[in-house]
Amino acid sequence: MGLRERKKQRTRDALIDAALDLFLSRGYEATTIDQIAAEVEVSPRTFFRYFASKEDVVLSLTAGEQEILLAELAARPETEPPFTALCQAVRSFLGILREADDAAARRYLRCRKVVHSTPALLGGTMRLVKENERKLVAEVARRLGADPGEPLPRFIVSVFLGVVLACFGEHTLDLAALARRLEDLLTLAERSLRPGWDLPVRPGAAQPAPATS
Amino acid sequence: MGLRERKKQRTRDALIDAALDLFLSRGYEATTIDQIAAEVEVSPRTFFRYFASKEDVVLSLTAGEQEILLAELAARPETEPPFTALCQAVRSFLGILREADDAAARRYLRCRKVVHSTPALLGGTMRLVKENERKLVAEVARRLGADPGEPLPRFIVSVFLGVVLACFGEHTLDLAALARRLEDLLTLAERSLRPGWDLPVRPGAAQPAPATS
DNA sequence: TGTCATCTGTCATGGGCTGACATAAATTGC
DNA sequence: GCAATTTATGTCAGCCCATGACAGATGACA
Repeated sequence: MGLRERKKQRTRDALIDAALDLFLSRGYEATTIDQIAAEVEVSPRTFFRYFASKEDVVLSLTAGEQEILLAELAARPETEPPFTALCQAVRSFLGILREADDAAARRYLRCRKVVHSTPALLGGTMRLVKENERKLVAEVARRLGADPGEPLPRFIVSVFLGVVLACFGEHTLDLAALARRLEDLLTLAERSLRPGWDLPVRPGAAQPAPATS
Repeated sequence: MGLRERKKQRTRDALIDAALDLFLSRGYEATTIDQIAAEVEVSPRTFFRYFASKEDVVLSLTAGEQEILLAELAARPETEPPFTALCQAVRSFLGILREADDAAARRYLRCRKVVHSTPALLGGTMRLVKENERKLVAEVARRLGADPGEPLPRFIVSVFLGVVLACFGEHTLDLAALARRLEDLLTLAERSLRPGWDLPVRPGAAQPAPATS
């Protein structure tokens, strides 16, 4: 990797860290782009060459998170029931976070703290989640051999996201507490739902033919 | 009601209708406050005396919607299981919409169309829903005689909101199609969940003592 | 080293949003 | 009715976010 690439990455990380610092100390709205740029000693214009908007500094992390979840779901075996696969995918995500670089994990938690304490950012996060939801529904539908417009795939993803957001929407200080709360709610979900609820009603269609597209 | 009040209400409605017109024809981002204000023949400054922000024109309707849902839930009998009460509350909401003034119903549907086609507004809407979610959880917890922090009330509301958003997040042209889709998903939910899943695990605590506070 | 691509800073602009102040209108009390 | 008070509106000025255009600086590569 060339010098240019490394410099860019350093500037980007510096902007994120400076922004998170300011957001946490003065608040999101009270922080201006000029202040963030001054902290990193770049021009305000440069800020917008790294991030599309002020909220994008924080949301870019969430977007990456959503991509990982989708990738982990795609990596689950085809034979796994959809809801189980979703649960395993989010567990994998937490595992990745646990094994990640300390600075990255710290950034993630601080980012979540800012999001949680700023209504505007919460809205932006939900927008990203909603966009990813469509992809999750599509993947679940594919696994079920169903159409993405049908109620079942949508319902499965709804229940899953409901549980996940119920955890991630909390003030969470550390990953361990987050994981514990997640397991609590997933256990509750499994206790509450009938066995086989996330499989097609017809047992004959339980072996979905992989789409050739 | 005095003349002043009536004039205010007329200006407010005119601003909403003009904004929706422009948002639907030119798009949300492409529409400026100046254009909306010019359409109603008021100064741009006056716009902000009626609405806190550009998105607030649309979101104020959603906020009212959330309040109605909460009120309808509070009006359900205490003996009803929580999830049933939530389902009945959203059915009541649709009923209110059906019986409402034509202009109001038209505004609601056009508003939803704009929200659905504008990511930024979708985020704002989700923010409002999230804020209302806390109140719903609190009410469900009260009915269960549980603490709002416990997993069960949260899970119940999650499943409910998941279903509702799965419906309201669709392109819906008319109220009938919306109601049909809602019933589809609620039926699916009831088929998927174990009987009594939304009641406390201890049968002895099934008769929650109404909080005296 | 010299050329090229890319990054960065400066400047200018538009649009969202807010505060301050003056004007016009409606409401209230006489 | 008429004055006094309250409230809505318009005008002006300004901050901040965001974007386009252009020029200068810096790393990449032959």
